[in-house]
Amino acid sequence: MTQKLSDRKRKILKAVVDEYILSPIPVSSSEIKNKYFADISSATIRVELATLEDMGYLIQPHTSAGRIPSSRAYRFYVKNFIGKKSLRKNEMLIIDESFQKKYTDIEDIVRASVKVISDITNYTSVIVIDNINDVLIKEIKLVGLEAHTALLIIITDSGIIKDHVIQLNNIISPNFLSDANILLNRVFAGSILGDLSINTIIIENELNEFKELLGYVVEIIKSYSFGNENSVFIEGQKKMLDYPDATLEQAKRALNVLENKELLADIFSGQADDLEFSIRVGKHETCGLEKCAIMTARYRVNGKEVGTAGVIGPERMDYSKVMSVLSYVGKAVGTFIKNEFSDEEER
Amino acid sequence: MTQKLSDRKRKILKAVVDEYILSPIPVSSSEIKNKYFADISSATIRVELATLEDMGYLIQPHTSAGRIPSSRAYRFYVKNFIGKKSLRKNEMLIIDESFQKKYTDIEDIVRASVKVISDITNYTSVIVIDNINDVLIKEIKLVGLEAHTALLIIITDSGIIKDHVIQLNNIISPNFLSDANILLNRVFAGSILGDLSINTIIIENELNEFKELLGYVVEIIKSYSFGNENSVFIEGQKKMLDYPDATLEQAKRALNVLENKELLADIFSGQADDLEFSIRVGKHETCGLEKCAIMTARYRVNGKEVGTAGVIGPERMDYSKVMSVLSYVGKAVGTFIKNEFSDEEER
DNA sequence: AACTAGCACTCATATCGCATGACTGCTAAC
DNA sequence: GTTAGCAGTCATGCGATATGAGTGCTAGTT
Repeated sequence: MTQKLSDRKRKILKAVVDEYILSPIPVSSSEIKNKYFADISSATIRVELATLEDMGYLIQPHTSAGRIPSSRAYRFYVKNFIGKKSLRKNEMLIIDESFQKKYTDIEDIVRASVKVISDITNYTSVIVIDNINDVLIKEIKLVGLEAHTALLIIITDSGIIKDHVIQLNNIISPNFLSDANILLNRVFAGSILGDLSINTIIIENELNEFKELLGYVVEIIKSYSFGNENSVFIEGQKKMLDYPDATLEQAKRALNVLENKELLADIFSGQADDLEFSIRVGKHETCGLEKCAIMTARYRVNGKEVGTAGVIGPERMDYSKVMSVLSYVGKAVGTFIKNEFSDEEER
Repeated sequence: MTQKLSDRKRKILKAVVDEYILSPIPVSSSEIKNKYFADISSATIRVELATLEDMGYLIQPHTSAGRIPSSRAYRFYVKNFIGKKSLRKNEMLIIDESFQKKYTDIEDIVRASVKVISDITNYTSVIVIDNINDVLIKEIKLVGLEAHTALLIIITDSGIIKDHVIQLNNIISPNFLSDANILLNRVFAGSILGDLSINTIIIENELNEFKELLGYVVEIIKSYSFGNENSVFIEGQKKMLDYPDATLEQAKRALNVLENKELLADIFSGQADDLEFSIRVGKHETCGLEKCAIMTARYRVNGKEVGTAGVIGPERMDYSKVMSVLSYVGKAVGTFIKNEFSDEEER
């Protein structure tokens, strides 16, 4: 069914997409002739365009208009023509600088990443942290703060540190603390966040004194292993409004999607499992992002994949640039983490 | 200059504003007659309207249109006619429920507040936490996590607990920790976040071993005492697009303002110092929120004022409802905190 | 002096027709 | 296979016209 495209057809298709990305007005045959094919006539190009339209790559908004690429054309384009292009020096500088600070928390790093990606690409950027089911709990600490208040600190193998203030009915005495710390580590240390059913059973057998505490801890750990909305980071929502073809209605719908973090998590996670990048153009009918392209890459911290970073933009987005930015930020985060969390020498 | 309004003028002005808030189309004399003044003729009302227009309270978009309220009219309206109105049962329920969970952190409480305010009012909601210059540091704890990683916990008098992961070059030994804890509390405990100049000097005199640590701590505390962007919480940005008169351009400008957290902090803080509520209509020329009204109330946690909560909406917003919501949420947060952080009996 | 009926006037909005011009598709010749 | 040339299509813009909502004003009434 899908025939191979001739070389000239490929060139013409690329020309249409390039032009349309440059400025989103339907591309005419003469425009293509002038800028790309001085040697053949516009009539010939028209014939080719007509075939490309028949094949589903191009769309004519109306009879006397030029052609615009279909989602299919973008997919072809993405598959065949794009690759990283090097960023401008000052762009690289900005990225580097945004990781210059001493970050203390993985959340801060993610926030910085999502922000810089959006800033440089000028598209809405999203990072979804995976359900961290396969993360190992290295250690748990309980620190007393006030009579009934304590801080629970969870340290995982990938350097992710999370803490929660909790309120207990018991008076939190030094004895209680030291017992609790021993107990917590006996129960949870070395286990994987994923399977809590076992732990839940264990609780039943423990002393009454610690039941409340253990209940909280299980609840907290659970909230990490299920996709909770804290694990979706967005930046630059309003850039969705900048697509020149956006009407207010569409914009509202798109922003609605962005507020639905569960949906976003669905869209972003489970992508690009083996590939470095995943690009989807169109085909988001289900979720209200009809005319969008989504480009994602795995997001690694400390060498470990922790989530998916990506960009939502118009189909006519600057794919190469986005790809480069995602790649460069990924590298910056990688080396940054290395310096922070481990003791290897600087490169 | 500003003459007292006759009773009938006040009634008519209120009618115009009420009608316009109900649905934003210019209000005609006959409409007012039908709904509010069965006993006088539309011609008479027209005369009154003309005077009100001369006085600057009303605007005629064009000759053959009805009148719409000016910012001045809204201000008059707000000053004279509004008060809390009781919320619907299910609205109160939603608010109560959103504070049902065991919150652990002041940030969580604020996030829940700003979200529920936006949800119920259907306007963009903002909470700005004050520069907490006058907060007392009750205690500081340093907990070792890994060889070079520690968690710094700051406990303040109002139950606000903040923590930060920090990386040190020193190996964090038990000895180092206990010395550091004593040192930190000697230097910082009991002092007010506001004046750090003294502390900065103190550092100079300390042992080399702790210089790095103390430097971080000062830096962290500083980041709280200056208005940092973490202290601005926003929810429901996209609701700005729902004002029926909003064009895409205006919407973009407004959303731009929302992304500028420093500006937002400026707009919101320093308001309503003694008043329970502050309402500003129009007069935001400087900041790109020309046609907006902003209503704010002091935001209290644990009885202590910690910031300002408010709503940004169209001039024709439902002032009474917003006022009620702010008030009700304030009460909910108050009682919630009471139960959580102190030991007084339930009411 | 306040009110009101009635009429003339204004002006935003909608609709229609028409001219324009940017492109295309097609045909016939190369 | 390519191309010149021409007829056909259709979005866009503009002006003219009709409509009607709503006012301001005047003159007469209470």
